[in-house]
Amino acid sequence: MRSVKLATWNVNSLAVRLPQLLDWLAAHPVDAIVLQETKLTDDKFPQAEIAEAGYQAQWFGQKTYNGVALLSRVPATDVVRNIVGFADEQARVIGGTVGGLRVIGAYFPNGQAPGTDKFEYKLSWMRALRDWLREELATHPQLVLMGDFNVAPEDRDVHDPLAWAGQIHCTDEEREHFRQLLALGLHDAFRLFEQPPRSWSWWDYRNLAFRKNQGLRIDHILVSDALKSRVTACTIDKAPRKNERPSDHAPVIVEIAD
DNA sequence: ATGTCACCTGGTAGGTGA
Repeated sequence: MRSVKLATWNVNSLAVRLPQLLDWLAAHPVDAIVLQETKLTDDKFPQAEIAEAGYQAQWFGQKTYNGVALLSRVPATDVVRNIVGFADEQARVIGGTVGGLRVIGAYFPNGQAPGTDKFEYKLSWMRALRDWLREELATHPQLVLMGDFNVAPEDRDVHDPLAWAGQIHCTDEEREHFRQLLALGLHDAFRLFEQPPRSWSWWDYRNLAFRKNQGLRIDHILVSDALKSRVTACTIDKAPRKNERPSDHAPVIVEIAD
């Protein structure tokens, strides 16, 4: 039985990280990967290098910040950019249908700190995402939502829950909005399996956080009800975080049986 | 330890965002 492998990776500048991405794809020839924080305008997207690596690409970027992409072995169809029905200046979502799966890649707003305008934008954005995904699920029951959610869903996703209590990524409001996504009929693929304790997907560049394994699990892969029973594995690949000049995020991979 | 990294503007540093 063949399986499909999908991945998500916040690369924190595709211009800087392109060689690492190509190395990673050579070692992990996934069927599709979504990228966040490409930080490239669309005219600068490295399509030729990615095509050379054997991937079709759809991309949606802007200057300096944000920017997302969907790379796949077979072309994505019915491609969508950003949340339908939500006016957004920022390039944060790209989705498409890949081999019968609806694949949505998302870069959730950081939110800066509770009480700020950016925090309110984050919550509004998450509400709009939920409302739009409800419609997407109705037409595409086999759906995967993955990306940098900028939310640590539970205390076990936080290296120091006491220090992070009420802080950005860990507030009750963000966690409630995350649960609202699950309530659509989505499942955190990572938690469908036994996992090593203290598993994170992001480590701050500061404070020697990676060496001390002080991180958060904020990059997620959610699978729909229709896919749940077919998921055979979900892992975080810490290896690229050990690279010279790494992204601060690690890729997350899911395997889905046919 | 607000200890790093990436990107911008407008310079040979400072501001913003993460």
